[in-house]
Amino acid sequence: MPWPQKKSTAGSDAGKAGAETRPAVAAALKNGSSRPRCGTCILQPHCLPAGLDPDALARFENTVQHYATLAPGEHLFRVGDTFNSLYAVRTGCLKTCAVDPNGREHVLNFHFVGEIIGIDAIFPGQHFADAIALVESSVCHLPYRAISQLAREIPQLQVELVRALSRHVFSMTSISGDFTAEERLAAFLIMVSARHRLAGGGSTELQLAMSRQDIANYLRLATETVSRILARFQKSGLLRANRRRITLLDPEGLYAIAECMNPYSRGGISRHRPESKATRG
Amino acid sequence: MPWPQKKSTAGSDAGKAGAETRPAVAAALKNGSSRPRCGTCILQPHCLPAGLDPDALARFENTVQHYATLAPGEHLFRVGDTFNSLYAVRTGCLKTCAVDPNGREHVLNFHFVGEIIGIDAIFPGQHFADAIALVESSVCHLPYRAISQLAREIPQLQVELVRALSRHVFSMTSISGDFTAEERLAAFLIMVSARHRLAGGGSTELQLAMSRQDIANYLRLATETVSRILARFQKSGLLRANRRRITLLDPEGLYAIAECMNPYSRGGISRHRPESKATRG
DNA sequence: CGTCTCCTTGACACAGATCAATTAACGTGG
DNA sequence: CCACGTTAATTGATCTGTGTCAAGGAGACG
Repeated sequence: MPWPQKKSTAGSDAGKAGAETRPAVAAALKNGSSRPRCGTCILQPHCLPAGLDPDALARFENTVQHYATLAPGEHLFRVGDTFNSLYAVRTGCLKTCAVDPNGREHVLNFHFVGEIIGIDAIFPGQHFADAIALVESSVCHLPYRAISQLAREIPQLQVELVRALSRHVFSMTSISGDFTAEERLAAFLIMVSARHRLAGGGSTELQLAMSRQDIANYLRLATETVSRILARFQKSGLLRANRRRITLLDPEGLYAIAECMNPYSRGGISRHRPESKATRG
Repeated sequence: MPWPQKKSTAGSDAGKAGAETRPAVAAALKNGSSRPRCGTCILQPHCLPAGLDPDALARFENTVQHYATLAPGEHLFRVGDTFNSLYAVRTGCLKTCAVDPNGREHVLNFHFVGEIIGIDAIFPGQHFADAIALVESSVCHLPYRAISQLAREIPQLQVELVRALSRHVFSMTSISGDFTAEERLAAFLIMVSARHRLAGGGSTELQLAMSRQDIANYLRLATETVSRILARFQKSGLLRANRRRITLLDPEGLYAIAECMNPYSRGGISRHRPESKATRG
């Protein structure tokens, strides 16, 4: 935690906004047509309850209280909201983003089907980002206290929770390096493709949920740069891009450009290796 | 996890290196003069066993098997090493870094006194970065299986483990945004200052453990840029820099420059707030 | 059929990278 | 203790990848 805590204005801000718009639990419950069934969910192997035995799964399902449906542009939570819940994306796609004091928006992450939202708010106990649906989306609601309590009783759930957190850290290290715009965009497309496949979709025909501006913001580029590089990729036969419909013509070519961002391919470089103090357990 | 897993060459590489250099547990044990006592460690409130009751603390201490001392430049672990342990920095400072296939080095993180190393390797079960001591350092060795098992029995430890992970995610979001070189460097100095204070040192007289090149690599800048911006800060009276000795003359001024990277200050901007589906409770 | 928003394309500017040279610390061995 | 070589840090000159500004174009939608 690099920053000394400071009373932020977000709380009062959120309160103000809440007065006009914040729906009660009952309202959100209305959105869920019925209690979600993790056991029948195709995402279960990729979600938090992955690997739970039937009994544990049943207890987990009872903890997942409901799910909410969000229209494009609708908020799931806001900066300043108290952290109470993790969310799992059932359908659609969301972004988390924050606006800095200079007014610049930073897209922190995109959350695709099967992914957990809110992990970064556990420690501060408060959300420091807005979560916004990019397209019509639905999310499962995982009350953190209950999940945390349940995890004490179900070791496997504990393992999955820690794994989810660690995976999050792991995936963030990929994007945070010093890479060119081409490398970043290629890696982004590969990532979207992989997540499409995971959610049961095709991996070459991509229907992006996010605008060029969101992509640019996420990759720390200008929207114009994203456009230009997509055009460049198209000219060199790597893909076909029409607005948000992207067809990957040469995934291998993109992969080659993005290779340097792949954590799994690192360390293949031979270099001086003096001595390591690590011990195997 | 944005990348499809691929058999990496790191494993065999590490094996090769291991043949010449990898020390056994016994060797590392020799380094620890005695079993560390968390109860008497000044870092305890900031470390993993924070908030444990005396009984739990005693059990935790028994799990911390030993600690190792590392000379400057020495590796704690390497890319390709199997993940077995978390490490807590007792003294000194380490960096984790990875070299991409193009040969560019990326410093992923600096690890100061009281911080946990290896969190990002839990999920993949393998290290995708090298951990290297920047100065003479010592680390406590926290075997993960044992810690994880213990956490099932001590709920508070579980909470601390998840908090440590979440905190890690949280701190990474700060650095990953789109900021100028001045903002990044100012934020970096503030961060180092805060960590110095936490470790019981002064917060304006900084003795950096890392080279300009490491800083530049971490902040995704060129070393020359780091030098130039330090010179600029010095000219405007913000600090005095002599090699690795930095004196902060106007911490508030630096803070103002870095403000935009402070997650706690985000969300103070008024903007259109349509509707939020989050529920409290 | 207009209006709006998103996307694309071009011209130019600038932050920061790169290349190059100098200076200052820090061993290390005589 | 001092010369020497080595590495780290600074400073200057120039280059370049992206950002910024500006102007169209193409769908989407009422």
